[in-house]
Amino acid sequence: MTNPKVAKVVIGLPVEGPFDYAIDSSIDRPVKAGQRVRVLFNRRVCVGYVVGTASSSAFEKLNPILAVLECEPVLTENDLKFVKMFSDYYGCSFGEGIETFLPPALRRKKSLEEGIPFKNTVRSGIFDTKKILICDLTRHKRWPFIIEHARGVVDNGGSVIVLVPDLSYIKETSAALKEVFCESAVVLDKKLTTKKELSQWAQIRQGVYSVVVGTRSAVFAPVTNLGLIIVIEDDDASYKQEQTPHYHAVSTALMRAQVEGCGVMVAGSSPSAEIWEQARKDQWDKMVMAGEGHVTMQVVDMNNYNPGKTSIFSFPLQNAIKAALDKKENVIIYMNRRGFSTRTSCQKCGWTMKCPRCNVNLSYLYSKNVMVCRHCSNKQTLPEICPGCHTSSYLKSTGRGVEKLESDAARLFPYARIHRYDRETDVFPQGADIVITTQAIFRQRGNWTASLAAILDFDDQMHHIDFRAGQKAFALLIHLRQMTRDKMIIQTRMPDSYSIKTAKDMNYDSFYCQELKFRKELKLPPYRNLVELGVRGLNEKAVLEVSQTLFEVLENDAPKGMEIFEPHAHVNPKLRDQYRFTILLKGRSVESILSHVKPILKSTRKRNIIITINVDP
DNA sequence: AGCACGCCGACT
DNA sequence: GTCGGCGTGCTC
Repeated sequence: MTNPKVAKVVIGLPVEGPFDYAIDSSIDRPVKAGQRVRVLFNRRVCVGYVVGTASSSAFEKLNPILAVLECEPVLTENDLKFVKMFSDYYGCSFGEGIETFLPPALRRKKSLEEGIPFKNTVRSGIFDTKKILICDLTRHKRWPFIIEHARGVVDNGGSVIVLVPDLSYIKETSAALKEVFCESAVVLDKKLTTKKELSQWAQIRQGVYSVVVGTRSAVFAPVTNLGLIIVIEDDDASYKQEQTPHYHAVSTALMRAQVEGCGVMVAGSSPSAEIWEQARKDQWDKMVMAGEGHVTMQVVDMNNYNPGKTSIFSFPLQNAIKAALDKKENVIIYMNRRGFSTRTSCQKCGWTMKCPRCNVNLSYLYSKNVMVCRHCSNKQTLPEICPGCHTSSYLKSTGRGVEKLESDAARLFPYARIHRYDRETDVFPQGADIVITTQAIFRQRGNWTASLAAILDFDDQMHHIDFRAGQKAFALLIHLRQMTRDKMIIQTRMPDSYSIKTAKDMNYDSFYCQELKFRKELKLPPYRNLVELGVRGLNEKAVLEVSQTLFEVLENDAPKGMEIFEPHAHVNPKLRDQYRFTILLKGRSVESILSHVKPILKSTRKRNIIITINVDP
């Protein structure tokens, strides 16, 4: 076989390639797919990635490859196949996909001559491609099954990737795995120095570790002989990347498993409806382990309460708290709003304190005496005199956050030790009688539990304009239940919600049956696919105009069966000074939506306006 | 993305 | 006259 003369190269930019480059005789290393090369692209020197070779090119005047950055490819053939599939699905270029796969240090021009040996020890193992869904309320019963399967793969010479939602799961996960796999298990740490990160990456590539644990991006761990991917709590929102490419680590894991021909195990206490349906359709092995079930759930119908007149603590809740305190038991009060108030405005002219960059109401943090933006964390001091009318000095705070709740509770239960635990709190108040908390409580994933747990703002979870609201509410109840020993109280104006009823009976089948029925009726995922186009820029009018014309062009010859929704303000319409609009497309497959969208986007480019693709938002 | 080219209006 | 805004097209 003669050496190829032409290399097909892609670049980490939003341009499709590949581009042909000449392999001159000055290149002393063999050029192979998966290698990083230095090339001149559009008059600039940058890093390119070889995705193939050829003996000739249709282009006459080729630029030469300037250098080959390392002997052994940084991507294997399977990696390339997987990244190609990933890029096509998420609507980014092949090159951008490769840069998502590689650690940041390898995306830059750094030549690795000083030498990290990327020896690709290819031992092709044949692994079970079985897919398993474990639905485990307790989070403990799953571990013997996880260990058993991982053990089987490792004993067979394979390696395992374990995905966890965030740092709070790393401890229990790595503890359980290191006990069995000892030094051959490694935790990916994003806070490593560039050098350490690179050497860890190379070690994984060389097969030093057989079990790799990490968050979202660990789905790209360059392991050899991948035999199994384990996903913990697949419904957690942090599996979705909020920057482009907007990938979802669980869908990405399934693609990788398909390319590698390996198994997948999803273990969670509230699996996403999407995974539940996929497990049914593709006949995964399914294991449902509902909890021991000593926890009772009491629903308090708040339709009978006037929150203005009575306390936000309903009478049944007050009684339950009193009873718990009398028995020297502890209590969690959950409300997912930090700060003291959610709106501060002038009583005279109605002027309201808003974040100048994000245009949302600022929350007042009593503990720090500042106004804070919940999106960009921009802090401001509370003005002495209303900047609206320059006369009134009384800015009134309304809307209840956990800090306000803390003072309410102190009034009702003066003898209790009451502590607040939110994003600002460093140390968990282990010995408190009453812990008043936001979703920050879920960072506290130890064995700590409370006798009584109450949710005060359940309806706020349900009222989000989010088709996953029911799923999220169900998950919230399940997760809070895991921290409860005896009783839960849910204050709500929708006591008949199926999320509550099914969580109360611990009836997984019933929840997913109703959730999926709702999704099917409204033609929502997993029965349809969504793609969200984001249009953003500093000039609000220009952003709106581009959104409108883009919508019209998309609408113009939309394929049959595709729905396109009018541009609307993003959930967070102004972020970091940029105005944001979105256009939602619904279709029978992501591929069909993207093939309609991509050519149109190519021709609607506008200065100072950025259009992004978010598949499965 | 980033850059060159080319086309218009409004300044010395 | 020319400086500079911005739409258009291209990158092997």
